[in-house]
Amino acid sequence: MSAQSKSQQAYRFVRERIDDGRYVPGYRLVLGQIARELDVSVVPVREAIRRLEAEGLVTYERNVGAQVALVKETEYLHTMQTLALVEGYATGLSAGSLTPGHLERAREVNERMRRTLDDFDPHRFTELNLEFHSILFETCPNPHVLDLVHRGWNRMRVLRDSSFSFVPGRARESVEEHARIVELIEQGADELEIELAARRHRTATLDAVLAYQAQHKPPTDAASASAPIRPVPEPGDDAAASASNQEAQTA
Amino acid sequence: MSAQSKSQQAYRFVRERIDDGRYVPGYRLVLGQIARELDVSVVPVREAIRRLEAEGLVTYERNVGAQVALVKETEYLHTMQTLALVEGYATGLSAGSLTPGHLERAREVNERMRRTLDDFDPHRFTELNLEFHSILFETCPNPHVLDLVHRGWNRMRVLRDSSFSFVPGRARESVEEHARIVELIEQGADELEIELAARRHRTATLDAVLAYQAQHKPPTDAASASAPIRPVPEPGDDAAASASNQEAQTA
DNA sequence: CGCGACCAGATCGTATACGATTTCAGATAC
DNA sequence: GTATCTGAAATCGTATACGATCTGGTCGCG
Repeated sequence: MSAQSKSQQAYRFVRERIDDGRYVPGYRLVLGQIARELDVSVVPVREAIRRLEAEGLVTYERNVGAQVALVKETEYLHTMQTLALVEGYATGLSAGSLTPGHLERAREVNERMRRTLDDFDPHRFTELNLEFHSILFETCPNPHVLDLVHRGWNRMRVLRDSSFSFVPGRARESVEEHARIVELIEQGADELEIELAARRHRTATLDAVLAYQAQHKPPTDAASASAPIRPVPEPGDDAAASASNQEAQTA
Repeated sequence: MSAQSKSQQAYRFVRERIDDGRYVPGYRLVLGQIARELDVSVVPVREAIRRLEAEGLVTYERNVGAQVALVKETEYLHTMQTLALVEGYATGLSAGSLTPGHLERAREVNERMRRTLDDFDPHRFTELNLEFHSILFETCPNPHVLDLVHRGWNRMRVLRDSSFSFVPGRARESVEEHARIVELIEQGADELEIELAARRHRTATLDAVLAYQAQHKPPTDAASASAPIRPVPEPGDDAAASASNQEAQTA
């Protein structure tokens, strides 16, 4: 019957809601409640939540429960920075194996992006942006790196529907930089050069966002945006995957 | 009573065994059996296994079970390459915030490594190597990147007790490169320069291993040498976390 | 002798049940 | 009015139970 297990069902169910924003950061995920909605027992739901935890989409506290991961202001920065790193590298690694056909498609997508500039739709633009970059990094031969890129994108999706909605001029610049990157690849530029170009492209978006934010809410003090819920940076002792790696690190 | 939950107990139990090699790649992980050994029920064990799966340490097949992840030859290459990327970056990011004290400690550890060269102990050397690099990247302000570095190291630990046991001359070179990196940092070199130096350092180890292997089993055929680097991007079908990200990628 | 049906044991997937822990409202003392 | 205590409700953690699925081997048939 069910081609997929109930834990997978639960995973998708929750994941979907996090992705499209129905479950906002901080939203409390109650096992029993989700289980009832799906008409399954709590056991598979637990498993799904744990998986989401390992992916960093939700945080978990023993005997307390799970909630959609909150993002501190710095979280956005760090995710974006990491994405710049891995996506840049993936693009560099892919460059060699891209066919003229790939580049053609990339150009075509970028053109579509350019055309949306006048009648700007942030969501649409972000979609095309992903499509563009996907063409350039999907042939990356290192599956680990590729996986990290995907995770980065997914994480970004949760953080902001679109960075571009926040920074007016950035979209146009972005399109120009895209063109430049495609050109570099076409010329058979050095892998490292391509990598760094792709990295800077993303870093530039990040900088633009930060600059824009700084400019548009400087009157309040620095602590302003910090308070959603959790003030104390609790030592992630036992819970998530991230912490688990520390353990073995004692030397 | 128990300061930690049983799933965590189970997680550590299995993790430990994978790390130290008692569970070799391919080893079959049977829920019931592990549960009996720990004197708990299967439920927490399941959770632990799923977590290990999300970390890529075990593979799982529905209705069949889990086994310690097998490593194809290319797996080593990809992991090492990824580690080179993130560790290099982390080192670059940390450089700015390292105190003279840090550098002093790094030098001291490197000296210890140098002294072990005569009476070479691969395991010990690898330990010191981790300690050395840890000093240089632990102050990395981006927790995501730092986490990736830790994961990379942990993964390496599973793949090879030590790369150095395979390549005679490499250890000595490694020590020299360490000295060079510390020097760069001390001189306040550019972040990017430091990053790339650290990256090359690791890439060099990788190359050395590959060259050594190629040289020591070349009689087979030409394919052996080229095999490591293969573009064929196998479609990561369904199983693990990696796949989970693809789904949302449709576009 | 080879091949496919069939059966039994092993193992997984999930439901249900219940004790343990946390949270929070309301009462009480100061 | 504020702080602290208390108990019930909510929720989590795990054990147990049982049906579903897979695996491996045996038997019968061609």
